[in-house]
Amino acid sequence: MPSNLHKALLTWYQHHKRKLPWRGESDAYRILLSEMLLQQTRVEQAIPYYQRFLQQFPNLETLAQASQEDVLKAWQGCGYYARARNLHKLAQQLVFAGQALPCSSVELLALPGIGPYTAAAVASMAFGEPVATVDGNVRRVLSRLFAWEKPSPKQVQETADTLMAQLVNRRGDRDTPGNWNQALMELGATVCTPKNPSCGACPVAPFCQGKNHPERYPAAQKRLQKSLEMVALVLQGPAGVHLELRQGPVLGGLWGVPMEEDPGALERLLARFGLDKAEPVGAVRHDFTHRKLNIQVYKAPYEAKENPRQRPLSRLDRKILKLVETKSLRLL
DNA sequence: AAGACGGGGTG
DNA sequence: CACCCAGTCTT
Repeated sequence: MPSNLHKALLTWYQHHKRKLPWRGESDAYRILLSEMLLQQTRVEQAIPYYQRFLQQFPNLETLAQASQEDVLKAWQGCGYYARARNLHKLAQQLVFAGQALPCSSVELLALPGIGPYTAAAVASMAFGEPVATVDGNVRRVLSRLFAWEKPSPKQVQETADTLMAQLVNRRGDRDTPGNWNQALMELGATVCTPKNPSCGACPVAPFCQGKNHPERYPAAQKRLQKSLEMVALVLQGPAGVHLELRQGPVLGGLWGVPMEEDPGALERLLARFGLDKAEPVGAVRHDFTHRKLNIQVYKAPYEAKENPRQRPLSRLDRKILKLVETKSLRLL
């Protein structure tokens, strides 16, 4: 691979990079936060969370002092809540031990919620370590550059490592590991997109073996969605609604209305609260990546006192409460 | 190697 | 609707 690839991409990046809140940031905590937010999440979705989160938890210490519930409240609606739980846990681990964020990718990798991508991102952008970030963008850009239909993770990682190693031989101000990683990802996010890539505007098209059939590289992933029938029970009284803390991996740490999976869902819910009937309100559909939920919503009067605004809730639970709210208003 | 894990954008 | 997103952790 000619080293002009590096020059072409870095020059393009210098002139075309988007202005993002964490761009040019050198504080490792802020970079880590941005990278955690960006895991499987689009830039536009992450930005408001980044701003609000930093306002509330400006550094590792303030985050460590906070309750998990407050941290999840700041994360609510952003999805993949294990990210927030892990970030909080990581802050507590380090602060309790009197340590700052480690500066090597190997040490970062050992922390909860930090995998190969995030470790490389923080190490390269905050500390200048020459380690390659491999994310969905890099995988796609390299797949097209080398016309790989089914790239193996190993193949992608090794190639990204090689390109980073070649960068280290360059001497310009722009030729930093952080810039290189971000340039590759920025190209994937804005030019070498999954659908309708802008090959005509691509700075590395001269080096690209896949530009005539960009949509073939890499081949699309298959994923199946299971349909699930569920029942949710909204218990409400004058003082509020009944919410419970969700345990386990699904929406863990967030609060929500009682919900069960069919068959027998309604019966179990009624039994749990000693009720003999509830009023059907309507249905809510909600998709996860691997689930299609169809939720029948019921309501019943109950001595309940939670205020949903004061608890971290998922979009799913907000949707359910919203439905009950609008139906109730129509009765007035 | 496969699933699980949220929510939203795009074609 | 299908696929993807600056991934990570658990089977």
